Amino acid sequence: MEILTLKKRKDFLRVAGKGERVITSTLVLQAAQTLSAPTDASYVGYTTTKKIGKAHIRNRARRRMRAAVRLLFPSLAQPQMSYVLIGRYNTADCAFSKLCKDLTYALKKISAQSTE
RNA sequence: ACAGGUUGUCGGACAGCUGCGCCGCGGAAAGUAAGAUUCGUGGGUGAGGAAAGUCCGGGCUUCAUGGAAACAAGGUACCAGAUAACGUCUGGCUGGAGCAAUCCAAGUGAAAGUACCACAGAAAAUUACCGCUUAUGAAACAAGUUUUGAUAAGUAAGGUUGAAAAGGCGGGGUAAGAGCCCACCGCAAAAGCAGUAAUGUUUUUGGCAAAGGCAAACCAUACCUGAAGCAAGACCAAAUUAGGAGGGCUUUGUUUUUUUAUGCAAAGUUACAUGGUGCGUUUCCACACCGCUCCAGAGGUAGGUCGCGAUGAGCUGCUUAGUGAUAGGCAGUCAAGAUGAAUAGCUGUCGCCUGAGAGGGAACAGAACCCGGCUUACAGACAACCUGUCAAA
RNA sequence: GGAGAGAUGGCAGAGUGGUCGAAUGCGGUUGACUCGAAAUCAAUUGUGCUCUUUAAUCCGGGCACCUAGGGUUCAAAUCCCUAUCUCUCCG
Repeated sequence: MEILTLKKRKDFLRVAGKGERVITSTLVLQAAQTLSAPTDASYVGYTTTKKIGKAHIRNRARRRMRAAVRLLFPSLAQPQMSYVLIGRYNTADCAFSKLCKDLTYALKKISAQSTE
């Protein structure tokens, strides 16, 4: 499955407003259905606010979320969905295995909710 | 050896697997308004000394027609030099800190003017309240080199207040006093000498009415500055809406029963002199543009390309000149270029710190057009030179 | 990325360099009114360190504090410089 990047502020607001939300200790996942996407693709966006640290900390948090997405999305994500990952204060320096575990849990919960 | 100072360098190293951006190379398909896109690769390359703060200075870009003058606004302020430029840097001067190496300083002008100096105090700026002194005439009795108060004059020694009260200290002098006079110190001016200069120094003179502070209060003097910023800006340009080879306006004629309105036809835009506009304001000179207005051409939104990194105040090494900042010469070299923004994940070995060991720790911090500085943050490591104390020779 | 503004008590918010720990309002505390409360009226009220006193407080005296650190000044919340944080605008 193909992973595309969300780039427009408009799209982020749509996902935040209409979508589902799962909060874990290391990240927040938001998701919303996107029928305009290709049938074998889904969108992913990353948000790291100034609250979690200075520029290099935000960069690091975003990179680790991107690495986790690359590892897990091909098996767990659903097509025609938009996902937004929001970094938290400990995203940059927690154990990577913990980050992956939280993301797996969040994705499974989202897919369970959307199939209901 | 210990303590300290200055300048400079570094900011863990190597390897493996999986992945990312850009560049190069090789292919694939499709044909767009424009840009595209996609696959592969034992290919190359991929954050900092501060990339940060945005406090200064430039390049670059756009706007402004060019020149001159004045004003406004803002900035800088010992002297000389360096530089593309600077509020930066270098060398020196003066003042201050330190035993010293060395470090620190917005360090022009209060003998042009204005304002302010609360409270206290006689007085906060052409000071006479108390005091001191002399003279005059009056009163008292102790009958004097007396005391008391009054008037006139002199005085800046003494007094209280305050952050600050008109050179300091000592001696002479005087009715009492006073740079009134003298010595020493401070200050100022002139001349000589040294220095490019700031300034230093020597001599002479002045008596200090050159009478307080404040210019990071206004201000004065000298010098400098057009404004905005890559979200600058240049180019390509869908879709949608509106319009479409012209329309509105003014005048005249004509049509319909009259006015309005509408249609049709024709003409017009005041006119070669004056006015307006031209990016802080005004003036002068020159120059350009405009001439009732709307629309089309065009402009330009989404989106894209360029700006954007291989020519630059570039980097590295050697060398020449200079006390130095720096400048010149020679040789080599091209080293991130993204745009919801590339450096990540996992693992091993070695080195450093800590710990008996297992283990734990490793700072400040992420390019966003680019350079020169300043400021701020920062675990630690190294080198060179210098100073002080102690020890040894 | 760029441009600008601000920071004062528990909260909001004034404040010419001088009698400023700092106006005013809200809030808190105490009292009055009431059977009790609300409303109203009156008074009072910053924090820290330190001294004195005390069994321990209260009261009283001194010093410091207007985001933080320097500087100018006799004197700074106010003027100048540096830093930190917050907010606004520019596609």
